[in-house]
Amino acid sequence: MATPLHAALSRRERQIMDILYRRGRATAGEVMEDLPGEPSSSTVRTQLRVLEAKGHVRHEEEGLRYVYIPAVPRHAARKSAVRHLVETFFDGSAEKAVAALLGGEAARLSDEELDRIAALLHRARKEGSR
Amino acid sequence: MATPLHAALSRRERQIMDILYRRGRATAGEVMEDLPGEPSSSTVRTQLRVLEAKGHVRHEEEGLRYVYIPAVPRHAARKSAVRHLVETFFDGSAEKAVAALLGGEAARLSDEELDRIAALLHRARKEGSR
DNA sequence: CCGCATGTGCTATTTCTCTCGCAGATTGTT
DNA sequence: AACAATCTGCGAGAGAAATAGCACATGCGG
Repeated sequence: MATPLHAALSRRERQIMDILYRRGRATAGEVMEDLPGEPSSSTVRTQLRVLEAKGHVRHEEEGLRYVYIPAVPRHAARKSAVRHLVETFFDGSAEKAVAALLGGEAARLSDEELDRIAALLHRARKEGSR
Repeated sequence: MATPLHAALSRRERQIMDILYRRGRATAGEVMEDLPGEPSSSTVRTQLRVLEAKGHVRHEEEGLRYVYIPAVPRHAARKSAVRHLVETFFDGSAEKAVAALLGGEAARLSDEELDRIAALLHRARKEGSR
């Protein structure tokens, strides 16, 4: 079974992974900035090391500091997250999820965006009926 | 700030909340069935009680047993979850999220579904340009 | 060359999660 | 009425997570 990648993570670990996926890559200091509750620098660095030990992130040395990067590439984690969301809140229906997005559940879509979606839709329909 | 509702939950608690949102409502036994790792009945009931103490679920007595229900209604939790997903993995762009769904990131969409989406899109465009 | 700012690694402690066993309540059955 | 089955509530112990303090390395300006 494709267990969601999030499933094994603790509360704080998930927050950190989300930050890394949002930023793509981040130093300990940047992660610290984004974390709620003013954790100390030590705390954040320790958690990053734990996450690395568990294989969820890796780091690159950049000058003096470490830059942390998710071990699972963004697009893969995203796919897993999307599937989980659709499962949990949309009864497994991608259509319902799209409807929610078009209905402004996340943010209002501009006319230009709607146009581009229409184009995508057109293409998806052609591909589907091949 | 609108902190995601998930943020405060521990690993197991999140799993349970997901089950409740998937099923809408569930008894301790049903939650137990869906949880990985064969937890004992006691364990699950204790966690449900903790979740209730924290205000995340409530219960209704139904005959002898309790039926647990998320305190935050599904549509509200969903909205929060969608926003968080779009933030984290789609750079805040609902358009990108729709594109991923159309591209089959969750499940392949049928022609009928695509048709209905096209209709929704049409309507969204009219509404937007008023 | 020396102190200062900025980083990391390690370790300890507290707090919270996770787990289950046992006791008591309710319902249905013989 | 006594029994079995099924549920809840409570308390407690092992384990993991979260946090922070201290020591050491590195680069930089006087």
